[in-house]
Amino acid sequence: MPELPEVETVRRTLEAAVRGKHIASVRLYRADVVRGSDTLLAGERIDRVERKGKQLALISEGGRQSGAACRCVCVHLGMSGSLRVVHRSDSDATSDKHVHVVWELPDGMQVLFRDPRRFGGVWGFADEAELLETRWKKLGPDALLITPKQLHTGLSRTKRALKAALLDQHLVAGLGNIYVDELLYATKLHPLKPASEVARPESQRLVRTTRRILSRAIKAGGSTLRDYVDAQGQSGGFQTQHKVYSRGGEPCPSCGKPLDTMVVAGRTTTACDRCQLGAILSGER
DNA sequence: CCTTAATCCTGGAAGC
DNA sequence: TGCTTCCAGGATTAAG
Repeated sequence: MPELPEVETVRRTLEAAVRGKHIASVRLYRADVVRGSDTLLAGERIDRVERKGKQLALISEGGRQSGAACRCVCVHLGMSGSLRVVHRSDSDATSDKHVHVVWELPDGMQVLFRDPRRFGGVWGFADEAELLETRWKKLGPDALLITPKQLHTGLSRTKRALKAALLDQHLVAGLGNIYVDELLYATKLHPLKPASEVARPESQRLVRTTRRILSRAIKAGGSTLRDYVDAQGQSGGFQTQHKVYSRGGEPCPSCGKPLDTMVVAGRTTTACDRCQLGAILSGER
């Protein structure tokens, strides 16, 4: 479900609600969604909530403490995950079989990790440094921070389809099926164009357009297709601004030709083969 | 290297 | 109404 704009929206709404609060206890309803330390910040104060790509981290700077402490929890929402801040009086955490982890905050507030499909997960680390040196080290630069040079270098090293490369979190972190289709349409680049044939000015355009689209999506609170909500339970509004995602067969907003649907990198892909086809040809010689 | 398919799961929507 | 089939925002793995 959640790509960078949705995860950033969760980060902001979550941080606003939990920053500076102590975690009294942690309840684990499904231990198999947790990897690494299962202490999960118990007894710690949440100082910051960080994001890289589609992943979040709840971080306690911590004071002096024993070496076994867990001061950093990484959360990946996968397809159907959510992090919500609720009051225990109106939460059904114990009866909802999809709530897997509950962090108890002061005054009856709780943070719930809910994930019906369980493609997401929770990872406990000693501290932020350990997360950065291990799990997050494998991620490419964040999609909002990557430079044209970094992107161009990454793309130039692979012959895969451009869309497949942009979906690869090792190359650039944060893009998923929705925003890649929107990005490629906005830049008039075809999803099947070989990544290594993307020219420097096109990389520049990709970076500029990525920042523009993701920023607008964040401003709208992300895209809600079915069940995405932020930490306060609010839906996003950017889905009404999608130009191509999930619009196969509808007329291209630019030229009117019906949008084409295909499968690229195993994902349903929508593009305008008139507006975006030229980009394949221009790069091929 | 590269791509594709299968896999992890649940639930909503569409088809009959 | 009910049953079946397909599909989904992600990411890894095995197979070809």
